[in-house]
Amino acid sequence: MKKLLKTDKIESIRHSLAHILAMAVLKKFPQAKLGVGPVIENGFYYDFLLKGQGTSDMGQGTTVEINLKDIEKEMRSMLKQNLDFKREKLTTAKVKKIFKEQPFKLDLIKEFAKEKKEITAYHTFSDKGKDTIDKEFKNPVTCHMSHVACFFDLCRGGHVSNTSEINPDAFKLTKISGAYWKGEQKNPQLTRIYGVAFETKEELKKYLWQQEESLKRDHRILGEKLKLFTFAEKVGPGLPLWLPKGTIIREEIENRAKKVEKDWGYERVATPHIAKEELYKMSGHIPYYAESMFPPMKLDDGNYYLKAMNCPHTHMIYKSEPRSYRDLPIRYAEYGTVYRYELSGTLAGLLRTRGFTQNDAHIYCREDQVEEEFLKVMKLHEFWYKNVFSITDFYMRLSLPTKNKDKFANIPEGWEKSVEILRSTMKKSGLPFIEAEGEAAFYGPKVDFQIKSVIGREETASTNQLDFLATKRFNLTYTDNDGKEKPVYVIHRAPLGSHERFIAFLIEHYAGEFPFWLAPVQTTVLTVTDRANSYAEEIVKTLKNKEIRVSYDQRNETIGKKIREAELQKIPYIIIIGDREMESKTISVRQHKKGDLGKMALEDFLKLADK
RNA sequence: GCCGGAGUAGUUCAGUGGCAGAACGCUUUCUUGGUAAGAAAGAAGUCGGGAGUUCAAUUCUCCCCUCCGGCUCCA
Repeated sequence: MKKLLKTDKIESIRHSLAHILAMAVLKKFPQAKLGVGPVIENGFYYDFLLKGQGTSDMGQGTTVEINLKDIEKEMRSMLKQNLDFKREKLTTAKVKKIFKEQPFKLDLIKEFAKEKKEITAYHTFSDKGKDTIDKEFKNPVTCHMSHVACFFDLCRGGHVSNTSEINPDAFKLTKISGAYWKGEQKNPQLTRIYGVAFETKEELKKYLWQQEESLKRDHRILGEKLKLFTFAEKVGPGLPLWLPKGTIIREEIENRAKKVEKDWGYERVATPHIAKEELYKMSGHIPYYAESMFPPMKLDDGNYYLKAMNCPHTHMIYKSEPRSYRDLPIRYAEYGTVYRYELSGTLAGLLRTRGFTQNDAHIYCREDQVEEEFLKVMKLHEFWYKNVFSITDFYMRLSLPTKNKDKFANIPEGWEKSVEILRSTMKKSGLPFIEAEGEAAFYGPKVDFQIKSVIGREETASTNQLDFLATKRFNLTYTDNDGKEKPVYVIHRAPLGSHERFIAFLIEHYAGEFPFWLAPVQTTVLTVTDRANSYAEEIVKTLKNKEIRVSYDQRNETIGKKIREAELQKIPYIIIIGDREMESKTISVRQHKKGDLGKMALEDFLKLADK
């Protein structure tokens, strides 16, 4: 799906650079045997068997670094020669001759021949070399020795027509790693050289900055440093424990959500964490979803499951009384905790857990209300991301069921109708969207909201579905104005996804520097000497009365050390109290990362913090 | 779940077939200081868990658990 967002041009650039990389490596290591060189996310790689690289390169470090830079330099000089890329269809016999000294290429050729695939190759050459092509391609390795750039590679294609289309300052070789030929351990190990490439130098710079930043911002590391959450082996993998500071963030978000949902016409409900097997049989989760649920608890009156989703419970609330067309739409919101038995290897910090709390809601409406309701849901997402969290980079992904048909409930009419409604609503919303196949939930197509942080991490923040299956399975109906019972439409929505994933995203998005309203500790009062203690305590008390989350550091440490620690904790404002403040009845304020704001009256600080 | 890597003090990490190490943090004492680390002393470990080899295992072998990277999957 990510592919859909990329232009073909950048793919061509990356692919072409892989070839140029092979050329450069061949020039440095004429004996190198070539593997394959595909395009990957953000760049490309190429595999080589580099003979003559002695056994002494055990300590990679510097040698490798220098090599990459050298190869990069070589690549740049090749790019500047304005080399042409030309596609050629070749017979098996001919390619075999060209690649007679390239065992891996011969292996591929054999494979293609077996599959009766057409063999195409790309020829890279300079004007100067045009006349010598026939002579030179007898051995693509040696043609570099003649100072005429010329290179043949088996390739399906997708190349620039000339290297002048590639910005020589917009790519970088990033790392070297080992990789087995065709990914199989029994095969020889090759050296894989990775590179990243973009259309412009600015994009490359941004990417490199994001890489560097993402290491520093990893929510697992910041989560520990800022004491937000933890895991305990005895509790179990994928089951986060929220520490007091992390809990503040959870609750601030939840309180905000309660208010927003109230404003947008939702009512809140609450449901238990378990339910009988019958409920999940009714919903259809047992056949489709059982392997992702924790195994059942066997009790006297049957099996009980930990809930993996909130919908069936909420549907029971809808069914608790007969509904009239006048009641609709009904919007039930809930922060519901669910448990899913995810594969152990997929668990990752807070991004993927086995227990998480969703910002869930279900909207029950009439057919004539569906579009408007879904549109509102989309607008609600926009409001949260843009207005509340300053996440400006997001898009919707319409997930359709094509592959794996058996994974989806088989009601074709319902699917088609839902897809149509969703598609037209997405267009009306004016928000960016793409379509992806094979990602739908079993009970209907869904609209995922993909959000991107400032460091480029993309996550599915929210999944929204139009559910036509629940209506049938649970017999969710209302009495229309003609006195007849009609099916309702159910919309599932969760703009903030789960607390776990969303907060993981926010930690990285904000680099742990939360906006004032979310900061677990909003300000801290530091004393310079203990003569200031009683005045400092007064300040702390006042701040607490104003509902500001304040900590107080009166330890016997130097002011420099206290400031350092508060800065490392990324506390938005630091208040410093010493003799001078005591005399002038003021406070000294220091803003995180900005530094000293000077002395001010406490009231002025309150105004500042209120913004 | 699969493939690969790792697990030693609260944290980050050295290290060894023969008494377990550093830095930071923590505790105590001295120091009362002005915008990112004042000084000294002290406490702190089932060397992830279990089995095996050995006179002796944190170190070697096997099994399990957890974490990390990837596959896959998703909120």
